[in-house]
Amino acid sequence: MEDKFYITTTIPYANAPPHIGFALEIIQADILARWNTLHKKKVFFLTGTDEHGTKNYQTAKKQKLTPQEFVDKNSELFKELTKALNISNNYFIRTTDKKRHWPGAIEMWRILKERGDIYKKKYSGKYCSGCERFITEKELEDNKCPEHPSLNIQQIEEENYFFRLSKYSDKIKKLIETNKLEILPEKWKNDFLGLIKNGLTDVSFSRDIKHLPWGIPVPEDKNQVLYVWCDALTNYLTGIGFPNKKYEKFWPADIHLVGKDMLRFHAGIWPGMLLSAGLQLPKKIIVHGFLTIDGKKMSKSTGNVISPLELAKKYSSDSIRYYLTRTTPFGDDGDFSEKALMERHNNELANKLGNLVSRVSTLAEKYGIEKCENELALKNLISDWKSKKIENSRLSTIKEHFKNYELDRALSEIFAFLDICNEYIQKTQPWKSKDKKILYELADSIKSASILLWPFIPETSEKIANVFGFKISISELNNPLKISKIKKSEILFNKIK
RNA sequence: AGCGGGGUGGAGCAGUCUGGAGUGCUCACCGGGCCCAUAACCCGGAGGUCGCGUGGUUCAAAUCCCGCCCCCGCUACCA
Repeated sequence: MEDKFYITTTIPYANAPPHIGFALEIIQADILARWNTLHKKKVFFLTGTDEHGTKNYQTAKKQKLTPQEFVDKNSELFKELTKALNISNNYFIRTTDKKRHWPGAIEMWRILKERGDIYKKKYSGKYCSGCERFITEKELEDNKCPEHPSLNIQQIEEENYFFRLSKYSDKIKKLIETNKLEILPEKWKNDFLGLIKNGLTDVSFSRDIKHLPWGIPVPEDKNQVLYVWCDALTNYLTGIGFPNKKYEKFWPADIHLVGKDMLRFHAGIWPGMLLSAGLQLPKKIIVHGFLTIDGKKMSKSTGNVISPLELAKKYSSDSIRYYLTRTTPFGDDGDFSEKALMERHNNELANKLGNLVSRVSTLAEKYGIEKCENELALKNLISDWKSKKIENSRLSTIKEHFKNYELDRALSEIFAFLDICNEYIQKTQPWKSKDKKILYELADSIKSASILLWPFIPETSEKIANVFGFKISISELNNPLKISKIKKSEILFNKIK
């Protein structure tokens, strides 16, 4: 039984403030991290920002800032987001951090060079003279740079270093096929295997300093800087201390959580680098989808980009966490709409959970609770009443969903139990009977639900734990709630609108 | 073009892999109950030929196979 759990998110490019898609990623990672914390594992959760590259350099120039000032400013916004969303990351890595990141990135280069996997070659790319930088296929619109549509894109060449990724093509393919490197959901594994069926090609690994003046210098070549792969991907190691030996405490990563567009780099280039360097591969790559906004693709040009920082001013972190998780099926795209967020906040968090806690805590304050066997939870959560088996229970289903990373399903299963609690209080009418045992069953059931909900909505769970007096840990599920003086809970979720 | 995803009561979604009465969720609508609670909660009801073929397999298809139509995404350098 492994007792450590290392999870990472991708590190977003610090060229712009965070958008809602990244919020989805850190929330999902946080839920998995907290689920493991709940199980008493030694968790390390890493996120951060990718801060080099021409785009940052150019944008800084436009804003009359030094590149460092510019990325400092944006990186701070990502840090703010982790706080606004109550993210439990253990460290926040920045690729411009010369103490924490640079030595490891340079060391990675050095090792790959030593293996003979880095060589010089002519690189040819699409270049916009307006931006003074290479631009990617993806950025092009009608074969023009969107920012300088009047200019023609040039094909220009420079000499730089390449990484011999092709050498590891077969090995990587085999590792993925045999699930030594697991890609989930499986459709993304198949997607990637289809993509590389003709093999992986070598990748450009550095840039001439003329075209990329903002980056980590290549060891022993002043005219070149590391290109994004060796720089950014290495964060997963430097974030836990590499090249200092202490990184071995958490490496290999248990999970790299990535957006679907990032899969190819994490399943191709990154494993190639690790194989070359003789380091262990991550165990799993979990792929999440994108968010559409009101059913439409999010893009700057249509102006429907949602800022999670703005959203967090209006809604609690738990509402946002709950909504995004509930609305996004594992590995698929989800849709964001503020109307739906508000509805779920009102109907599910306020009416179902909040109101239940409110009425039970009020009654418990008035009439008290008396310890008894909690048949409500026993029947509907802990074990399957009919077969008397734990395997068929709702709790085992929830655990199964977690194991499969189906967070949306785990969440709806927990809420199905809360529905049963609401039915129960309605049917037994403890406000009439003043039955302390019924109230105990309800309070103890709320305890169980709250513990299971902690990874999703930690702030609320902790509030509930205070009201009923229990500890948040998975082992507490089996311990009956201790009797304490219960006071009416504050309103957990105020209705919106 | 290729690859991938989708078309389920008025809206938005699960369910399809592992076939079994159209089951479920969040709303909208109609009727009732409750009065502890955040005008919350509970019960009941109306509403769908599960894109099309009136296709195939099967005792049985939303689910598997075939054909067709429509929507959307991706096609390698950063969610």
